[in-house]
Amino acid sequence: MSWTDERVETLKRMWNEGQSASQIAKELGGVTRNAVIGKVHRLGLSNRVGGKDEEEAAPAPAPAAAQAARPEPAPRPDPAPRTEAPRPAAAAAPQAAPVSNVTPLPVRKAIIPAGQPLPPQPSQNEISPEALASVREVEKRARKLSLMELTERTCKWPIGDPATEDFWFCGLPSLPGKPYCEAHVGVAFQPMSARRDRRR
DNA sequence: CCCTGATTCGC
DNA sequence: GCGAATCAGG
Repeated sequence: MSWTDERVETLKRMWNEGQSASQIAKELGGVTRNAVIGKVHRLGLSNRVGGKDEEEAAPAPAPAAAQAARPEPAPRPDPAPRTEAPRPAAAAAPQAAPVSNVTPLPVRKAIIPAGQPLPPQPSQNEISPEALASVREVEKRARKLSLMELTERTCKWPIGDPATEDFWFCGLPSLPGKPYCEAHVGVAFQPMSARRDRRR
């Protein structure tokens, strides 16, 4: 693969968006992150974009507005994480355990996640009680990663309400080849017959 | 261990 | 110019 104008453009765009070299490499394909980094340097956009003045000791008068280019980590948008997840499950509804964890949760926006109609809610059908308990336990220890902190080795199970600040991804080590950690794989991929009527 | 960018240097 | 190997860190 060579650095065609198009590929270079993608490289610049992603780099300026704050994407990591490895992510860019994956996106482009045919190159390693080293190649990306090398190219980045050759292009002279090593450091964050803007590249204008680089005051270190002098904060400078800073007209403020001038520093509009401060992308850093993208906020919350970006509903298209090509990470591809089978059934992200709207969210872990049955997680508001009144046990200890007494999170204030003042934000109870009635806003509906702009994502999707969210109808295919796997809901808490008859998931193995053990698995469910395990999930609750795991979610207490979730690493609470943001969308961009996810990698191919982190659990991408969403926790919380996407419409509020109380939203993050599990982030625990995912099973090899799976998008979720052991506990979440358990509730995400059900054999289809694993639910032997719990009778209730 | 996973990841990040930075640098070097043979090609 | 390119990028693997390596370095230096988190």
